[in-house]
Amino acid sequence: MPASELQRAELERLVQGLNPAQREAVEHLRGPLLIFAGAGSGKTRVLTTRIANLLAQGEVEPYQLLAVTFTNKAAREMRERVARLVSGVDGMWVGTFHSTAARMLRRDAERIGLTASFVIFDADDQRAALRRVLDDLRLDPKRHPPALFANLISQAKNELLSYDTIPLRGPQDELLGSVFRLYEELLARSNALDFDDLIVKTVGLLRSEADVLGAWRARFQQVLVDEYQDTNRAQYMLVSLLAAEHRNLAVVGDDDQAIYGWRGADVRNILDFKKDYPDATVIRLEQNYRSTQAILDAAHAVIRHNSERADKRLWTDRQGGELIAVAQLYNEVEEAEYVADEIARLIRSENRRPGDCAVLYRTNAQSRAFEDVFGRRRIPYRLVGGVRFWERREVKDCLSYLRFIFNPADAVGFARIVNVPRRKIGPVSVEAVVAQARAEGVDLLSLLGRPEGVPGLPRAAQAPLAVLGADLRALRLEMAGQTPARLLELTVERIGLDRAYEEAGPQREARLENLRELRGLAEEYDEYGPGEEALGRFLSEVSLRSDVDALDEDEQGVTLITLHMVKGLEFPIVFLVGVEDGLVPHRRAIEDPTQMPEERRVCYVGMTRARDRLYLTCAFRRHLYGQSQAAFPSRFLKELPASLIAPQNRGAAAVSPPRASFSDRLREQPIAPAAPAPTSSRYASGDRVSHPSFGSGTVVKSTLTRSDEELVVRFEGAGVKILSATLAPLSRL
DNA sequence: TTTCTGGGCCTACAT
DNA sequence: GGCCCAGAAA
Repeated sequence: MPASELQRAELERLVQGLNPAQREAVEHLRGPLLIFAGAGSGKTRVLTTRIANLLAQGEVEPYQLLAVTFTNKAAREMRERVARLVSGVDGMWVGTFHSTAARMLRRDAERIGLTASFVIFDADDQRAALRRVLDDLRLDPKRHPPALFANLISQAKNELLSYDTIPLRGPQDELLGSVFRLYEELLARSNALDFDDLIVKTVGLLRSEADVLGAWRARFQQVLVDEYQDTNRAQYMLVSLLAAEHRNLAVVGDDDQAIYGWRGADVRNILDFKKDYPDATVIRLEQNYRSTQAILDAAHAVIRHNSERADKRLWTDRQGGELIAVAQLYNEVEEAEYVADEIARLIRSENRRPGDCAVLYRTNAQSRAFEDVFGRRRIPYRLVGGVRFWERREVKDCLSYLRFIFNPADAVGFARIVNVPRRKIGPVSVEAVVAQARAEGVDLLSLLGRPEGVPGLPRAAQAPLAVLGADLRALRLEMAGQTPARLLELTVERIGLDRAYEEAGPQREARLENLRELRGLAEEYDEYGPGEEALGRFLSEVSLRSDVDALDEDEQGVTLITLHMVKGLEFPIVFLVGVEDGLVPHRRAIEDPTQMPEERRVCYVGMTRARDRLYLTCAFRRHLYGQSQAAFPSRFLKELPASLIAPQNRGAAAVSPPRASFSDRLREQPIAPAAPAPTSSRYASGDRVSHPSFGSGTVVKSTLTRSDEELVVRFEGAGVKILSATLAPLSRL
């Protein structure tokens, strides 16, 4: 049987195995389609089978198909799974919103006043650019933090607003307007775009150039958008523009998993789809193939309190299974110890592997305790996010050099590389060079060839600048004839980046290792051959790569990941940690209750990642911002029916003597700490104390903090503990 | 003018 | 616990 026959049979088999709702989605060929796909409802299977079916039916050619996702990982997976079912899918466009837009933009950059060699500014570059702007405006960065403007500008762009179209409601907005305008001018001079621009400029391109829009519309006969609930206004517009004519638009999403409101995503895009396309077919996938009924019931108990949601409820035929384990531990270290104990136990007695387990937390900072404890206990783990590979200094330095070689107009990039390694060139020199380049209207590279012609440039900076200029020009000449990997190598050698890290002490090895890894990644672009195009591709894909993209399924180890990045993944065993008021829900949502529904969804997303077992943990004290504070179980925990919670409350005994049932005790805990700030110490070192769980001990140290008195106590039986004098059940001996 | 160092300050989630 | 900035030293 030829390969295509085999594939056809496989496709047929897949379609047969679908439930009725799934099959209806797969067999829908034309016209608008909205699929509400609940967590674990087989969404990816439906999407890939549907694409394969469209191709197999001869409905479209692969190149006429556009599928948009939010992560490269999802895109890669979709492409691979379709390729297994039909052959010749190379021309199909499957990518993230940002990479798809970047691809369209590079093709017609000059139509909207850009060149194809534009660079993409990441969050760091963006902040650096804003700092420059604020400096030019003589604004105090203390009173006007760059991050705030970055946020406001990003929000405006997400809604397709520009500095001249943002609504003015007060003097604050006028200030924003000027910062915004100068920021845009700086980016334009630098031939750079920020993340949001990729979408905004593409929308602008399609709106202003009718022939470009017409060509894309004619090409993409079928458009498919995943995670539609996470689209913002600009992304919505991009999709609408492309699909308006043929209306073969299929969107998939779940309003209960909308957790990106803070970056401009608007759930209404999915909730109002039927208004945009009244003839749309709406399909709900409510059968869950992932979790046990107990897990689904628990997740539903949390999400059901949201009022504005499309009514639906997941069900499964997986009855039985474990109840939800809820545990309150003393602090974040013991929380990690508890998780480690449980993982060790599951490996020992249930034949689980570390790779079956995941620890989900709200903030990256929470990973630390787990890294420490797992490291000590030799439990293998893989950390997703945190100090990201792409944000490591050596990686950024190296890429910044390549970016500047690629685009010598980039003043922000120039400022970044000019003194790495140390060249005794400071901000004053940089300012002089950038100002002169702007005045003469030449790029920075040509100016470096004649530093004596730059007014105001300190004498000491002239020679090193000339050397740097010669190196960069030499490297730029190599650009046409070398692959990205080779150019990277030449750059590291010529600039001496590896030598710069030689004295870097204990981090040296890690840094050099990261450089080697970066080189390995660059090698993936060897297939495009030498030249500018391959380099451009490497640089833009590298800046659009996300942390989950690097997540290797085969790699073994407990996954440590934030609740946001875990969306779309699943694990047999899930530990959702730090389920406390202040983390889940986050402090900001407690201050601003309009954000509460999204917090519920964050929690819901976390819970529904679990296949077989779900643990929810919280701590009694938590170390945050360098100081230890009282913590309180999340209000969401109190919404779980007691019948779903396992009667086990290990670890909780360390906090207070067991009474009644665990959920009863949760209900008794106050929501907010109300302890008055102590003015004088109640204990001194040497005091003898007794604790119901730890026994008797001696106070080693007493420290007054802002809201509490923190005690270090050495217990004879339980070792050294840090306790709160106002909260711990201590008595003097 | 640049580099170094100590102290104040904040600190989600991320393409 | 890390980042940014002010002030001192080179």
